[in-house]
Amino acid sequence: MRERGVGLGSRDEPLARDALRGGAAEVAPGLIGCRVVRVVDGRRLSGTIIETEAYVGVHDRASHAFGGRRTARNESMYAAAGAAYVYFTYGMHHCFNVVCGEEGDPQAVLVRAILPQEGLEFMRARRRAGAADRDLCSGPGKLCQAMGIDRTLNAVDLCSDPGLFLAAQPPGWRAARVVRCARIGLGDVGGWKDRRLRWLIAGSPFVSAAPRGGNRARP
DNA sequence: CGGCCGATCAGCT
DNA sequence: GCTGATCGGCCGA
Repeated sequence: MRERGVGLGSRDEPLARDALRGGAAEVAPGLIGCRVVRVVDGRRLSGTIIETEAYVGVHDRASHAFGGRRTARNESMYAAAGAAYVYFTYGMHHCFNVVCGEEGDPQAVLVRAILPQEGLEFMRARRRAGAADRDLCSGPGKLCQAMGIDRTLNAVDLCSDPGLFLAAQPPGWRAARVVRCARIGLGDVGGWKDRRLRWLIAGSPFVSAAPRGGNRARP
């Protein structure tokens, strides 16, 4: 895939809301190849989404909304498609999700890794000193740290917020091969751990972890 | 109110 | 591969 952007930022229309409707299992693979754009402190940070995970609703035992659980923390999961769900975990990390169900149906896509494209120097400053470029955004906590995403952005509308939004690729961008595999970091909860609800770009060294069985791009 | 634990990361063996 | 860091949210008493 192309790693040096050509004309990135020349046109920055946020993704249409319709692109984010339809449920997590449908939207998650579709988000691969889209860009995340963050504007903070007068700076632009952006990158292409290369790894996602779907949390598919109240029946998903691995979801924060399992069984219809609805609290102040996960309230934005119940918003209409296009909302951001940003939460804090492990006492130190944030995670960024794209809400993609109808209002009241808590489905969301966790953005697990992006290919950094704009604002690398500012990402390096936010991340641990000495981190390699491939480690700037290769995980849900890492990309939030690199892009300055925290709970103040919870529930913002990703189709209209000037500080955080999603955008399509410039014309001419070529899609890379996408592979589907099991989700990561979940407890052993009734088979949901092994459902193949994670998507990533094959062969990319910028993803958080290779799937079981390897991550080689095939022709 | 107390205790447990997490959609993680980094550093070490 | 294993483990400590670090703390808000959640649930049960």
